[in-house]
Amino acid sequence: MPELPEVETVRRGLQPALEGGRIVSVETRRPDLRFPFPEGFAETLTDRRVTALGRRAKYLTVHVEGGVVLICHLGMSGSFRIEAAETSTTPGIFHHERSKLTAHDHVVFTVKSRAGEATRIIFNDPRRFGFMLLSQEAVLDQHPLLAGLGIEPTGNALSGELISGLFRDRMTPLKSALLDQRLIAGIGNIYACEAMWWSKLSPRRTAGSIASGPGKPSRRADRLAEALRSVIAEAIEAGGSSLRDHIQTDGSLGYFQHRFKVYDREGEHCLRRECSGAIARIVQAGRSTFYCPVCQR
DNA sequence: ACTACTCCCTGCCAGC
DNA sequence: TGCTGGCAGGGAGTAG
Repeated sequence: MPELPEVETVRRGLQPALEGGRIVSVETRRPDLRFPFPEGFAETLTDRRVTALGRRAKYLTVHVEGGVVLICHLGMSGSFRIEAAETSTTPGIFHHERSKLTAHDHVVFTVKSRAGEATRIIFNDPRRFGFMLLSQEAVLDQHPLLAGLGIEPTGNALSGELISGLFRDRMTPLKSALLDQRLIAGIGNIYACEAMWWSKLSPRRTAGSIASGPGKPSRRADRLAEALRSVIAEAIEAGGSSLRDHIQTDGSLGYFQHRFKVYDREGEHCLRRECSGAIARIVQAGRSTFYCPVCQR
């Protein structure tokens, strides 16, 4: 469940249990996810207070005492759930009572919250494309996985002019450029498709073709910037998108999937007023792209 | 510096 | 019923 809006939703969902709390124990139930857990992973985090929860693109950052930062990525199928650490003596406090761990529950954090409640925060990831690494606060931006990331699509800084500069002369398809985390960071397959629909741009045109010429602003880049910002903002507002089996996770209470204009709508009619098109599915860079060939040009 | 492609892993589902 | 191929919200690594 991992594009920017879903990760942001996870961050907000974890905040009450985690921020200001103390990590009492960390249990890794296998030696690796996508990458091996770093040396001393559990020891480094144990008995430290969590000072803040952050996010950069699709990365979640857990900042703890002593300048240590836990970098988490959910991959394709990663999720967190929050449970009571013990059978609750005051019923009704926790949404989830303590459950049996399953095969894909890979990491269990026990946290004593600021309010004194003990919770278990469990990371589950069937496909294990997710990972957890450690870094230091002072050099977080220089971490190899974060250093090359592009601009966040969440603020006014993402302008048409900026996109123009980023995309100029690129021969890769627009869709591929949107998925390139070094240019704009946090966009994934769903929101790339959705933003291109909103801005009426074909995923097949080259990225460079929406850039401005010398001295001229680009209407297309302006439209794309506006679409990206609004679709991301609205998805965050909606708590992200919940797909397939990711319903019961705390980060997937979202309902933005009901507002998809093109994603997973192959063969259905285009939802733009007065457009007679049907949504097509093509494969670009090994992933599905959904778009309307009639109104997206 | 770009661009394109393979691979990592498990689960689910449509189609035979 | 049971198998098979295709597909899934990502991105690191490699080779041109």
